Amino acid sequence: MTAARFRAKIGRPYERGEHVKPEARIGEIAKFEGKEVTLCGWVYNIRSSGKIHFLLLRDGSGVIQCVAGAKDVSPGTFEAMKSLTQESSVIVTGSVRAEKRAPHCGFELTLKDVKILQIAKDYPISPKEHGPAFLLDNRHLWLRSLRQVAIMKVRNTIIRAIRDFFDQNGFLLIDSPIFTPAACEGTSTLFETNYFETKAYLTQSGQLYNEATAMAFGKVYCFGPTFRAEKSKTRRHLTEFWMVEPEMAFYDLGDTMDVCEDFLCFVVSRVLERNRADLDVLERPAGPLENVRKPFPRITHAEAIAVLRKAGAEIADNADFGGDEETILTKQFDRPIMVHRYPAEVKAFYMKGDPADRSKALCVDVLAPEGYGEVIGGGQREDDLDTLVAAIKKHGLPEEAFTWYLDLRRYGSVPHSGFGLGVERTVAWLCGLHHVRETIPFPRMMERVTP
RNA sequence: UCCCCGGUAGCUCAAUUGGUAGAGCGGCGGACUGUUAAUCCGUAGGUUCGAGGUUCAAGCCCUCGCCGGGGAGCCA
Repeated sequence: MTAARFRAKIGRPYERGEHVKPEARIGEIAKFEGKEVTLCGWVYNIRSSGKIHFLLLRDGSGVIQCVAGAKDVSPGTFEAMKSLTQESSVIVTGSVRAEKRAPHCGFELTLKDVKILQIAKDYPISPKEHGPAFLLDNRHLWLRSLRQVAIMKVRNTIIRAIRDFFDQNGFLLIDSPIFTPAACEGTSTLFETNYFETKAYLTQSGQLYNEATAMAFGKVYCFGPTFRAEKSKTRRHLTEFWMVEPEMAFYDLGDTMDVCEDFLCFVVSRVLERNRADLDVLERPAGPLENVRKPFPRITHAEAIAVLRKAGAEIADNADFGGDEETILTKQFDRPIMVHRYPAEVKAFYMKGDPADRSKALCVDVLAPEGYGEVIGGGQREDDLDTLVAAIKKHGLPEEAFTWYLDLRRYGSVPHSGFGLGVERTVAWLCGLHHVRETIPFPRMMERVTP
């Protein structure tokens, strides 16, 4: 449309530089019942019966139906509204009233005026169905949809709850570096970067650094992005994801399991408290989340193997669990389960051996229910210098890269433990999502780094 | 890295055993005073992922490649 034609169609054109601050947000529209308000937002959908327009407006906090009869607004504005399209940006003024017939929020706005900021031409995401590839290509726009907004709100609550939990329990936030000189664990593949004349790698865990800061401050946690270059293509994997990792000096495995339990209960209850409406949008039943209460079942790896065999799975005594095994296992319980004391051979070099059985590691995985799998991995760290040196050699790792880490065992070594929680897997679980790619604003996967 | 599935209009998909490429939605034009993914009428829109091959004839069959999805391993 030409500018001249656009102006001709509009009753009251929006003048550049004319600033209108929103008086209200849709999410709190109930406070304005009976009053006239100005709302700023985007057209979610528009329907018309010729002499009456129904405009669904969204502003990120909610959606409200706005109604304009032919006599409610000026003839020019009424005519201009016919040009509105999905995602056009508008500033509307009208009076708020409760309306049972209105979808979404139970209130409706009788319009008095509409200012059009910009007409969106051919918005690619229609209200109909789309495939995942198309939606991911349009992630920058997909984020506007009600579902995606609801997920991001739950994510926000989870992140806030994580920080509040540790803050309220005497932990110090002390972040670990993103650039690291070498493998933390030696198992995962790392992203390599040019670091001036040498190489550096993107971190796959802040844990080793946490062990240093725990010796300085007692109880610490780091919270930031983590990178794994593994060529994983599953619903549980991203190459860039967020992880929170607490580390506690003088805590043993049992103490750490207590923290896991309290921590998860805190996060889940916070979401239930603040995001009921978002869970409804996502059609996520709250029932299974309300079951997330202490105590969580604690079973050893050996007991888990027995449970799996009883359920018909074929699995070796010293095997780690795959996705299928995790699903079988978690479906036996109505809340997260803590599986501890895995065979030492399948775990990282820094895991402390169980004094009662050296072939077992003092570690714990927390498996979310409903088949969501491992959301937490953690355990007690080896605190004896000689044992740790031997473990590094046994895993074929370069000892010289760990001199600083070994210093922690030379100068006042103490029992200590910690764990890591994957934010995206937690969001997927609490939101009841099929895939973690919807849980982060711009997902990074093996075959995708755009937008 | 391995296994499976797929790529047709802007999107979601259809197209009989190889025989004239279609629908819904979205777009555009029009009608309609309570719509609920509104409805109704009209209309435009295609290098069927790419290259090669078989055939009178290929969206369909064959080969190679590219891209995507799901899963395995590994992991949070």
